[in-house]
Amino acid sequence: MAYRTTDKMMARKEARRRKLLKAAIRLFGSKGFHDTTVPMIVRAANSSTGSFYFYFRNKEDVFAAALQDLGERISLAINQALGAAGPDVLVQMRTAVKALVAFLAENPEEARILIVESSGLGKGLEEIRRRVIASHTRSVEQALGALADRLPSLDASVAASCWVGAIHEAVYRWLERPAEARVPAARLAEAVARFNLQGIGARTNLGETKP
Amino acid sequence: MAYRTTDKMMARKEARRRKLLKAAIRLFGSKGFHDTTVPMIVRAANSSTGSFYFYFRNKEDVFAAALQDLGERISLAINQALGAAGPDVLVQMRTAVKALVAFLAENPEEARILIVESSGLGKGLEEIRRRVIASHTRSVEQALGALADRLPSLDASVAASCWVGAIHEAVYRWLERPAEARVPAARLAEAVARFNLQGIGARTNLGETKP
Amino acid sequence: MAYRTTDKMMARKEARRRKLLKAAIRLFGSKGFHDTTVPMIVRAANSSTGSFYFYFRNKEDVFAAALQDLGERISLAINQALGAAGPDVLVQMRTAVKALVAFLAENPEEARILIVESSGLGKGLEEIRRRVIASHTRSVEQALGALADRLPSLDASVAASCWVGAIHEAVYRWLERPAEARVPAARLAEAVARFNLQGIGARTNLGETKP
Amino acid sequence: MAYRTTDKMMARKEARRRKLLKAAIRLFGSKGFHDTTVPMIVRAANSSTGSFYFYFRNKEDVFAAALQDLGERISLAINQALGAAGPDVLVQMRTAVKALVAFLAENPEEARILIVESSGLGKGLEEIRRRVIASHTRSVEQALGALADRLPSLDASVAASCWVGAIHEAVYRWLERPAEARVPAARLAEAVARFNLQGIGARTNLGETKP
DNA sequence: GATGAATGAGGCTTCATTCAT
DNA sequence: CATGAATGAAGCCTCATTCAT
Repeated sequence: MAYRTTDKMMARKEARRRKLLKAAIRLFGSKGFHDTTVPMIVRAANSSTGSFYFYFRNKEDVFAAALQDLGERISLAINQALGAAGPDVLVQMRTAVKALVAFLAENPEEARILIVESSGLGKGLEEIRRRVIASHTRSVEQALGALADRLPSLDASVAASCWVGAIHEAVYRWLERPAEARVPAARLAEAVARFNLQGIGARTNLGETKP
Repeated sequence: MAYRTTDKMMARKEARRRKLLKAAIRLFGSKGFHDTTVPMIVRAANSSTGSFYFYFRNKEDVFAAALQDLGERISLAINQALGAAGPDVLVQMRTAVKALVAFLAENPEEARILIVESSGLGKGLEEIRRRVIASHTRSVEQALGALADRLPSLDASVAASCWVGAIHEAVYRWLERPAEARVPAARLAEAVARFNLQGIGARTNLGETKP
Repeated sequence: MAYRTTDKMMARKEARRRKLLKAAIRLFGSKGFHDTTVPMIVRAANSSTGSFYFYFRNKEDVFAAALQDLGERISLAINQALGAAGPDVLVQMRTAVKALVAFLAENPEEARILIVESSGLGKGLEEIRRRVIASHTRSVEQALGALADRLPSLDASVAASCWVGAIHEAVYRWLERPAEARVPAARLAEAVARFNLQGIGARTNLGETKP
Repeated sequence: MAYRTTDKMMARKEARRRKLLKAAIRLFGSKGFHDTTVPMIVRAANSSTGSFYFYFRNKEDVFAAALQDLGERISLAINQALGAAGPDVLVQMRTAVKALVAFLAENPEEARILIVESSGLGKGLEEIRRRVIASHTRSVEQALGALADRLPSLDASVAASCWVGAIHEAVYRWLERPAEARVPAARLAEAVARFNLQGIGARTNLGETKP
């Protein structure tokens, strides 16, 4: 029965979808949501309008998918890093920051999507973006909770916001300058991590990896 | 000679311009740049398309003007606060943060423009937004320079980014929740200021106003 | 104040609107609603897409306007004819039929819109079409009521439907054949009127104009 | 020899075709031609696009087939009724009307297709629809011819149009109201039959079935 | 024969901007 | 200077139809 749904067909389908998604991410990342048109995405993916709407409900939908995809990859990256971080919460937080900064530095388009583009795109998208960031923010809040006794009291939710905002803005600025004018990503990560850890009141050396 | 350019005429002209600008700010702030149309602005200002294009080169131009205006008002607010802050740099920085947070909390539309809307609007606008924020960021960088000896070494420009990012994100989150669910703006400001000051390595009580 | 809204401007505006409407009617009448595109209308009216959407909310809206316009003109035509018809209800009904048939025969495009095109266009339009036809149907029903004693009993609302359906179908068929193959409109009207009057049970000569 | 075209295969083929056709009829009848998409039909028939285009040349083609099918069933229904109607032409005509009304009342989707949907679908379809209706109309015309001596003179082709139009419109209106607000179909049929018979000049009781 | 992914023409509509009055 | 009608480029999306598997 040659007309049965084969694995190969499913694979092809998924491949096409990913091709479109990738193209969309690249474009959203470089030109932003509004300045990216469906025809552009389609052309970049070497596909067709019809296919696009076969795989995605509409333009917002690809954006959501991009965000989703991004969220998963970030989670993965952070969790992998945390795997080798040991039990100390502060060390974990520092590790998480560095992993996130590293990820964003290595994926500038995705970074742009997460940091600048997904703001102001209507309830639906904002919701998703929130969830993506939340996975990180929440762990910050939890960590802060766990540290309550070791740290000076502070408003945990505000601190979590500051924490995330600091990361985003620092990375954003860093990405904005020409590649050759950037300090190494690791140094950026280090600086941000220190700012944040100090921000929540940890003594500087806390959470720092021993020399 | 009625056809002479009188002061009254100039004043009226300026008044009309401001009316359009105000309407634009309100709309940009609540619906965002892309979802605000020129007809909307014109209607809200009780004016006409023709007038709009007489006073502004195009839609981006009003946005730039809005940003400009916003920058001036923020500068004013901060400087006024600094006027009574004394010579201590840390105290000044804390004062500036609180003034900025207070301003944004009191002007949510403007806040939204500065924080979320002006990102991703093309080189031109980004440039202006940068200048607006820069006035604050730069002073942070300078202050950091001035503090070099009193504080642990740190990457000043990264720290400045974190500083600004923390403020923006914290205010943004704060504005997003329903008015009745917000902590008092003063408390928000206090928390953010502490995070930032600690972030740059100042001992918590540094820059804190004595009881 | 040259910029005040003058009568001339209003007139121009109305003229442009009518030009678009006329073009739309012509096209709807000849190609039907679905096969008429907005660009077609615009081209036929020597106008522009923008203008079209300045004067009409959307494509359905022009159709509604066309129907509206049509309704008014039909009412006018029938009422004018009735003005000279005297008090006899049967004579009036016969007169009305003839006026309606005459109108449709003279305005084939409008006829087509009323008879074939406006069916199946969604609740909104159907509602309007109903109102247009209703003005005629209702008067038939009323007349039938008034004649209750002079005529054999019959289901008035069904009869009214038949009455209208007979007119429409007869005119439709008549319009479908090439102009040179048509019997004179007056004869058509006469035949339809007779069918309908007899249909409701009036003796043939009732309502007939004396020779 | 399994690869021979067996009867079973043919039957299966025909079955699949009918399944598609049935689904199409249901959809055309409820949503109309333009608002019914091929994917819809395919889904409703639990089939596939490919199959659809194997069995039908295109969308118009199914519609034509639907009309065809409808025509046959109507003919069948009418002829069955006529079988028991005796030799009197008037009785036959009354019987035919009642059978047609009954059929349409019992098959609302088909009715809608015949009455409203098939108008304005381009020469091709109109032609077919005409043929479907014609089988009925022609018999009316013929009957009218046969009655020439028993009835007052009248324009036979116009009368035939009126006859059909009256039926369609009456049924259409009847179908439009909610099921619980309808008079019994038999009563509707009776009223329409009377209107039509009277319309062609038959004395009311002519063609009426004796009590 | 069956399947459903792929295609792309073309429809509707929005909106920044211009220009005649 | 004010007004608002006019313009048209361009975006998003649908859907009939084809074709590789």
